[in-house]
Amino acid sequence: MARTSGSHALKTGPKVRLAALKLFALYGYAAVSMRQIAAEVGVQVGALYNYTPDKQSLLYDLMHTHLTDLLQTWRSQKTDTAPEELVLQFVTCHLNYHLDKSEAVFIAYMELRNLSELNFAKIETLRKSYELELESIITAGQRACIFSVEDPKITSFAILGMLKEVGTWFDGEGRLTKDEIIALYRDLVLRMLGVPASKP
Amino acid sequence: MARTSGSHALKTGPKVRLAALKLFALYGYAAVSMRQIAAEVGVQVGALYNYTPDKQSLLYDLMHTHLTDLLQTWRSQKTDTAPEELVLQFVTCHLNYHLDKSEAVFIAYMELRNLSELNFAKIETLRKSYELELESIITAGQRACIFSVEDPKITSFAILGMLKEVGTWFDGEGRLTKDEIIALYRDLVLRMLGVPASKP
DNA sequence: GTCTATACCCTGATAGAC
DNA sequence: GTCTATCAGGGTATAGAC
Repeated sequence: MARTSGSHALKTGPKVRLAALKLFALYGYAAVSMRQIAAEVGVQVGALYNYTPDKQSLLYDLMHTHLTDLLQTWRSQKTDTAPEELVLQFVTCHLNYHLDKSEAVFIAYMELRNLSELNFAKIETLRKSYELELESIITAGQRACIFSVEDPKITSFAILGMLKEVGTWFDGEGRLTKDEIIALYRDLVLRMLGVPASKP
Repeated sequence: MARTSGSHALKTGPKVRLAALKLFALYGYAAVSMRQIAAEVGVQVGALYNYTPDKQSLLYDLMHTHLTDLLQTWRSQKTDTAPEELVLQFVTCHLNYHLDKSEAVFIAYMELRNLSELNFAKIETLRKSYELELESIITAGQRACIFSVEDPKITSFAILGMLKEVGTWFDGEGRLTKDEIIALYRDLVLRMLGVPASKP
């Protein structure tokens, strides 16, 4: 009988990250102790320090992994197409990622102020380059007269803020499926960009 | 010489709340100690407990005060007018409040999970009645065929999420003034609601 | 109302046995 | 790699003097 089923197949290293991910998302970085993480993993406190030099690095690792994963996911999915289609690709990719990996996403939004100064700077760089992905689509569409927005930067912030909110209430058990929600938001984004509604 | 200038005129009670407001907003509830709050106020730790039974009540007081103040502000400002105008009143009132009282607003969004179960339930009730204010405007406008939205509830969440985001980057020193930002968001909200742009 | 002193528990992190 | 034991410090909250 192979012993590869469930989380028991995981070695301690990944289990530490998973436990921290779960607990930080639930209670917040500052409210979670290394002892709690150890208990969740099923080891004693001292053993954690074989896998992370300290608690701060654990937080940084989670946020860094999330952001590079998000960026890489988008950059590998986007195609060379017109801004109108590209922005819809972005919304779909962004929401799929956010709804599937809600814990990592939540931590990345909530725990920025608990990063050390140095770690914060690195994370901010990644975050801004993701923001820029959307903003440059909007600017390109604006130049091509496909979009009609008053302020591309504010519109980009507004769209990202709107999309971020979804993670705070979606739990997969509500009135709407993930795909229905994505369809609604795709429509809202086109409206914000001043794209006339297409009649079927 | 009257000794009523600056914050020195404040009695200790309000100073405790102000210190907690500032520190919770900066570092987060869980990361702030009662000793830090006492130092900010300029008293010793024990003195704080003349003004709050415990740290949890301090957090609850701040959030409760904020939400009742927000609700009361809106309900006293709104007029009996058409949905199209009413929703613009809501956006203006909401953004003015959020940009003026950014610390209390930030705490109310960030520290929900640090409330006790009982306190959380009370705060959630207040928060939902505020959300309902916007949702009912949208529903009314939809029935009157002034708005054209696919899903009033999602649209309401999307608008509140978009507006919430402003507080995370606005600091009064950027490229745009508060009134310019409000104007941009009023326009975005009308677009999301399917109101045709009015030509001047 | 504020102070000092203190009770009691938990914190992150380390050392050394196994 | 994990355990147990331990360190130094800080956490909330209280008691009693002034």
